[in-house]
Amino acid sequence: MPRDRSDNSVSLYVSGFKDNIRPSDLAVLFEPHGKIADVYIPKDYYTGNPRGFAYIQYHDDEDARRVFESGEKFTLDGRKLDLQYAQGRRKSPNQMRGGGGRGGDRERGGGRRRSRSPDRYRPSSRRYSRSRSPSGDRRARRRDSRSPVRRGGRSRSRSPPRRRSPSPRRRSPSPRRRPSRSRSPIGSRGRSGSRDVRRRGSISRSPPRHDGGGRYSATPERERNMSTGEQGEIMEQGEFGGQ
DNA sequence: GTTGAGCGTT
Repeated sequence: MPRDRSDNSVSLYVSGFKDNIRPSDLAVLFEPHGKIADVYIPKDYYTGNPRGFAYIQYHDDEDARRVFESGEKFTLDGRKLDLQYAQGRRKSPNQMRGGGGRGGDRERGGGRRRSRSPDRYRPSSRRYSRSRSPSGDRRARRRDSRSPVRRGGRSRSRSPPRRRSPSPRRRSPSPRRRPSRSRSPIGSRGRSGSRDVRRRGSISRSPPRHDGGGRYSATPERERNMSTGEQGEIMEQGEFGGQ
């Protein structure tokens, strides 16, 4: 949401690192220089392969400028990182779909924007507050109160290729009552969707793993675990059943 | 607090 044209959001474009690098590594490198607001490593939406560059977003633009003007060369994994200013602003998925980016030629056609990112990294509040309904009138809410976009059911065409785990874990013998997520759009479409929806020629590539993209959130308490050599996963896949 | 599919290498 471009609130202002004077977007001073000075992001640092970093490239030159290996593909197996992590945003946390970059964050560690740039953190001492200033407060890191966010570190993002774009990956292919469909293939999920890292594209080889990253964006360092400082909390203050001055920090970014200082780092850049300082001319310091950062080295990660024995490779020089090419520091640079971010040229354009963030590219929204819509932009790419419309052919705004280089990935625009991927697919074309009307796409619907998702309200929420399914793979968005949740810092800590992983559980959703269910007490939203004042006095248990959650059942009183009819589905007709839903957004009218539900018509057609073709909107999932633009949905990211999310794939379930290759090995479906068997159902637990003692199914603990899990917090039913009201009605998730996923479950709804899986049941109500046509069966021949799976067109095998279209999606052949490996779906992205939705590990949160390549985003690093400043959580100093968690990164201390990565010092033991074992690659500390800052983000834990805290899906309910993993599914 | 914003999105995450933001410039890729001779």
